[in-house]
Amino acid sequence: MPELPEVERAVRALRTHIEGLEIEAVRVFHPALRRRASAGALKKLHGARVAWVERRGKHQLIHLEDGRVVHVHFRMNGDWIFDSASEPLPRFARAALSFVNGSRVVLDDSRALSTIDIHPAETPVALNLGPEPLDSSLTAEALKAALSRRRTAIKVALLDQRIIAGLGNIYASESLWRAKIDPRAVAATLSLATVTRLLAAIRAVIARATGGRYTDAENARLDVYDREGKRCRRRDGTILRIVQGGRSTYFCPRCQRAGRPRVTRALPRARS
DNA sequence: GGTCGCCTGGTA
DNA sequence: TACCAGGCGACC
Repeated sequence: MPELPEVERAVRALRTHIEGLEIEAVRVFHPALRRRASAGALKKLHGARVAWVERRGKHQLIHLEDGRVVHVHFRMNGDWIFDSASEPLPRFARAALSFVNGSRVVLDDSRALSTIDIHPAETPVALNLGPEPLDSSLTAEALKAALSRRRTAIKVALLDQRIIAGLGNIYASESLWRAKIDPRAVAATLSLATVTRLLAAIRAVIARATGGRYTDAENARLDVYDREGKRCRRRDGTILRIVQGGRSTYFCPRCQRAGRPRVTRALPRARS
């Protein structure tokens, strides 16, 4: 269930459940995962102890005391289920980490797109991520500079983890709605004032959702995502759905006007 | 820059 | 039966 807030929630749960525990075994059940993590590398995890768990963007890094890192990405549908080794595996179990105290963490992922990689010690995990949205080093000026090199639509740029780490398809739409920016606006053309508003909106959206899931109505009421054809919550407009970069974008054309691309009127076709 | 494939399920 | 899905890397 992964965007930054959902991954943060998953990481917090991991910390409370497995930090300090000794690994009994790590098993992978899905062929796509077997292709990434060799049987040998998995076997060698036996006896290792979990030192700490880190989130970077939507990535989860389980640091072991010996320096190795179990690197997990949920992609679209992944989530953790915490149970014990004596229970039957959940229906969509793709991998499981079991510990010597009998507890177990199951990677539950109906679509099986999640990834697990084992990194050897001494080799830093290179993720090529931009700043976290809540990082104080991320100023509007810095964000504008990062966007200034992109001729792509702002919505697509927001999904580029090298610009901001952690935003996904839902909260990108939500942030643009909140900042009243047209998702089709060319990233490089946004003014500093507009980018300032955008950054504040991103932070508000992330902060509102953190600790919960978008499906938790309490934590993350969505203003535009998946509301095609419904009335805009802000004013008298109808939410549209368009496709950008192969993904759905939802927006209100009446109130999201900042950066709207100018429509150049086509010249009348000359008769020949 | 845009499109496709990875996988498999839920839903209209 | 079709389409859609919170991600991302490979490809043109």
